[in-house]
Amino acid sequence: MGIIQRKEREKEEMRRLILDAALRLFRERGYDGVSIRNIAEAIEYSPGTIYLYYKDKSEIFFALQYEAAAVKRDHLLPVADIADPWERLVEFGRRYVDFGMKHPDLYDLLFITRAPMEYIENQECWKLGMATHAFFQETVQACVDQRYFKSTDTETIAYTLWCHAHGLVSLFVRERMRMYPEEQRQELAEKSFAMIVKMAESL
Amino acid sequence: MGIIQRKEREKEEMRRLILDAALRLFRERGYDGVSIRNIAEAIEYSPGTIYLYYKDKSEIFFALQYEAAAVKRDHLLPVADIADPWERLVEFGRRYVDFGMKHPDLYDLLFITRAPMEYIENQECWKLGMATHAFFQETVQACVDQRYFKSTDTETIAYTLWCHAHGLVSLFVRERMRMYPEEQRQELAEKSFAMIVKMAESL
DNA sequence: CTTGACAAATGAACAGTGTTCATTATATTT
DNA sequence: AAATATAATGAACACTGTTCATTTGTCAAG
Repeated sequence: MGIIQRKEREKEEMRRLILDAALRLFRERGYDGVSIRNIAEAIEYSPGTIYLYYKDKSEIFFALQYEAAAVKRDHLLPVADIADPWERLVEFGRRYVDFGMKHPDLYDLLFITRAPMEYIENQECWKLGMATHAFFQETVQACVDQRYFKSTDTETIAYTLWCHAHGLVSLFVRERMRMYPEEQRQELAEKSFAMIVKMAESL
Repeated sequence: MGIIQRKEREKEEMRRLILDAALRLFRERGYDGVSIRNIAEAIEYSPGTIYLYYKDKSEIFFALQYEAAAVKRDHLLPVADIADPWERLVEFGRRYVDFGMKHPDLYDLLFITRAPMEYIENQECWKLGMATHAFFQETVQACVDQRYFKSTDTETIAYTLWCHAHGLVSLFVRERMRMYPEEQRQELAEKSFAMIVKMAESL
């Protein structure tokens, strides 16, 4: 009785089709710039069909946000193998920024977009993000434990470093760096990352 | 011939009426959550009337963004009187963050919202923002000149500090601090500001 | 094979959106 | 008071997210 399995597979393929089209369109025109009809047209189905696979537009958003969180986790994963906590922390930061620069649309989805946040705590995506954040805090804690910093306020250190990284990426993603010539932006971001690392060394 | 003056005044009053209503509604429900019909209803006029005073919805947005930039400038203005560049810089940062915390909706308008950015360079608001940014960079330059930092890379220093401040405020404004208990967020932000100041001292 | 049952896809319909414009109402000038 | 100029209207257009009765397609049983 492989029929229900095939049906399940087809259902999954359809969801994939919708998500791929939605992500591509969201990338190009933003969440509000894309209509269900646009997505339907892109996959050559009628608008009503979308609603057989996702209960509304925000659920498509949440599905994409979850995938973004997974991409981010995979991007950060190799860091876990680094034994030295300070090196691990620096590499975590580098990869965090790198993820944001390489996938501005996904970063936006995760950390900037105002989409229905009300019940985000209940989403799978939130748990994934919390796990990553916990890993980050543990790394900072390990640095504190091994006296890499003068300060012992793990939470504030972690938060301060996050603020810088998020500020760096989000100014870039939301195009608030227009006062700097375009070819200079990437370099400035790298210099700033190096600087915050230096600053953290004497923390 | 006071009639045309009165007409001009009435026109100005009408624009004020629209902006006040729009800001209140944007605050409550965000740019996309508010329709022209909502604004019209709020001021008890028909939708078409709005278009006699603003050519489209984005122009209302730009007008509000300009006002936000003016509020921000006024909030930062007292800083200019501080003679010592380091003290001036710290106070600038404190007030920048304070502005963001006190006026999250205006901060959002200025530094986060994705509204039609295409021609923002031509807007009055942009010039205002550029002037403030220039003042900030000059203050950092003054610190560099007086050997407050070991580093002499003014641009990177200014940008790094801005990244932290923007990250701090925007994580707050876009509700990405839910992993911290609400009553702790304000305190954490203050601690982080103090920490970046300490870090900057040994820059 | 045909029939009946179930699932999938449709597209018209509803209430909303930004925006335009011919029409109506008001105010000013002659 | 009549003519003119300005201001406000609200219906109309093409769009939006979403629902649902209807049609189409698939598959097992007779």
